[in-house]
Amino acid sequence: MAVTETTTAETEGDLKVALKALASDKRLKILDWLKDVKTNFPPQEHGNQVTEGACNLFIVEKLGVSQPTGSRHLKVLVDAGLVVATRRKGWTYYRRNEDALTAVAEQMRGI
Amino acid sequence: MAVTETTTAETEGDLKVALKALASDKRLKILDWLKDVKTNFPPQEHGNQVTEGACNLFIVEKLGVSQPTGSRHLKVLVDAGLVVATRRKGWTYYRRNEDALTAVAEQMRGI
DNA sequence: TGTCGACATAGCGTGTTTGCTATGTCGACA
DNA sequence: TGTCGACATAGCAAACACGCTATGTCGACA
Repeated sequence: MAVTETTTAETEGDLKVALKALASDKRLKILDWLKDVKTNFPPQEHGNQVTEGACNLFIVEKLGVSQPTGSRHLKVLVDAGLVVATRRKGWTYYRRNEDALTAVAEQMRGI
Repeated sequence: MAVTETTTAETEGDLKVALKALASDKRLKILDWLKDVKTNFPPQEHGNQVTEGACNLFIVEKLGVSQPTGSRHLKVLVDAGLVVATRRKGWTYYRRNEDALTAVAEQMRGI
């Protein structure tokens, strides 16, 4: 099948890393869009929008940047553990890591 | 008397600005130290540690950086509205802006 | 095997951050 | 008025972030 899921940081990761990943307009937008993939992105014939997330190309297009730039923003989020990448067939899907995001929000209460 | 309080951003400020200010080991440390000025810093004969906060020099020394570098880190926090600076006599005191910090934490819950 | 579509990586120019030293400002006090 | 202590600002170099174009990789399909 060749399905690969990528998550670098743990749920209770380094707060600084998460904050650096979040301190960007475009990455905040991506996270917001991923809250509701179905309404924020065109339909995908290939991957399940709900379980797997949004296709890389759609995110890049909506961001209004070049494909490599968009991919790098997504990589920052993945490396921080805030987003999960699912690679299948030719496409890569991205979805929110809700556990990590709520963990960060929880840590922020003790800031 | 010549007492000046400085707060640039509002309580419900730009989340990105707050996150950028927070995405730094040293600034996170400062905020943590300011939670308990009395135990984290030497006694001050001049300013009230509880109501006014910690003296600039003590923070700089504890940070282990030069005085201008420390001052700039503090300025970033002040500009983001997360810390309040009180200038009196020759000294400048810094204390946490709890309202702003809890506001940021609250916003993070909707991230 | 060859090509094509979807990303990922490399490399580069530019702007921002972070450290420093040097210097300016400003109130207190001799 | 002059000096000193406590910051703030200016200016500079190194490191990092972010945009792009060019190119590599890799699975699907002819």
